[in-house]
Amino acid sequence: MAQSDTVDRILDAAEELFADRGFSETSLRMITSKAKVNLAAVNYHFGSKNALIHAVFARFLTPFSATLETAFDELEERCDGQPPTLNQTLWALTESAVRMPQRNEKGISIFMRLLGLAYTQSQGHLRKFLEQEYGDPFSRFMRLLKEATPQLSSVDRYWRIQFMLGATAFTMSSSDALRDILQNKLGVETTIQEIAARLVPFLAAGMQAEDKMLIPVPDSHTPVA
Amino acid sequence: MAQSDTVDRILDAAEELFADRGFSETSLRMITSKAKVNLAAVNYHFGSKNALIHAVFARFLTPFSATLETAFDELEERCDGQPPTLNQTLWALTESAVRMPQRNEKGISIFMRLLGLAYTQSQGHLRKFLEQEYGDPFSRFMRLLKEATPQLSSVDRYWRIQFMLGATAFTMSSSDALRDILQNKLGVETTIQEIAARLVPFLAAGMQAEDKMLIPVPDSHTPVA
DNA sequence: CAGGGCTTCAAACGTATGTTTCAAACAGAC
DNA sequence: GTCTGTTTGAAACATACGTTTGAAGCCCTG
Repeated sequence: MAQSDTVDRILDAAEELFADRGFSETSLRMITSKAKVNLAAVNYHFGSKNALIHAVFARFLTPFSATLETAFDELEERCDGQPPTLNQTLWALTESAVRMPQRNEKGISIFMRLLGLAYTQSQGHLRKFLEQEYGDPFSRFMRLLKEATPQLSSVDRYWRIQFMLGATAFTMSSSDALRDILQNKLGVETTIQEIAARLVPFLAAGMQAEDKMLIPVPDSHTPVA
Repeated sequence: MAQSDTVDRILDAAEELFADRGFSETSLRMITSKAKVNLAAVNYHFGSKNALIHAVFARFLTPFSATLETAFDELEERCDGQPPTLNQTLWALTESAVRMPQRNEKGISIFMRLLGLAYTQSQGHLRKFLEQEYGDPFSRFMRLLKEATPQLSSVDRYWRIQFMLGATAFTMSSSDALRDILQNKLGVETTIQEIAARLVPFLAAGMQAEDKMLIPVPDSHTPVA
């Protein structure tokens, strides 16, 4: 069928261009010429450029949030009443992301960058769309974080969650540039899984840092109960 | 004198609008009307929109990098040959930022957001400008970080520095929205100093996390060895 | 007060954008 | 084959943008 072919080609091209250049910096003409479709096809199939942006996110986020919900379900069931630990919660999220079926070799990294852009490049319509459409799994993640860090005050936890989001979104949003630098300068291949494997311990350690630290921290915290 | 008045009003308006909306999303007409100057004034005084963006960064970054250099000088002198610790290095940076003379009540947070945008919103010209103009103090900071974390492999250190940059830039770049939420929901005033006081321990703990933290996630997928 | 270098101003220029139009091409049902 | 609804195509539309222009205004020196 011709339609879904055109629609998918537009989504593929848009996803990649948005990730590379941002939303405002990507024109419909770039998208349609990369997708080898007519300019009018975007407005015909999606209605507007903003609606196309939403569709790009929905194509990934809808199955992802379903995967995430079941991962949280399994986790809570496995914990049998007890709240999951911080590490378990973070890994549930990470694994859900990594296990998503990947459309191409660029895989999930493109989409991580898009999420980072969505948060940073605060396009009003996009944030509203994401909150409205995918607010529930996000709230659930927040609740799990809260239960996993009962020792933190609300204010401390609030800020540390922001720091975690920042490290994640920013790292992911720096596209493949970071990985390229690493490959060229140190000759190291780096997959998204390996980045995640480094990021999660960093986040967990920061999240559980001793408060009001003024002196170099001894390597004493062993968070996993 | 009229000139510096116009130039400063343009810089003030541009700084705030860029921070609020991003670079591409801010038009010269928005800037000039907010600054109450003629549209042509930007091209007259700065030459182009890109040059205006550079000027906005230079106005803050030039005195800041000078302050930072002396802070590092003092720190290294105080340590008398021994490499400064991670906490000392982070605090030297943080204090230099916080102590910068602030133009208005929004203070440094606007500029932090601009730095975050500069990194994320990959405007080629901007990154080139920043690297060329302010690469030296950045390299020095990186060198200090390396000496403060000799236990880390190059690859680990590389990624953890990215995580730190991310948490910092992202948090700062979330403008006053985060602080507003906090004030409304929890009724807490939060200054930039208090955020920094929470951020630095988080970063230091993450930076010094035990490597290859074991994961409580069951079956399959063990993180990199 | 006359001249000349800055600075401001209103207006216009050329270009790129998102969107719309409407005819042509196509698909499947009868 | 013919008809009907859907999809594509080339072209145009209106608008917003960064930039340029050239005249007017300003301020200081002589």
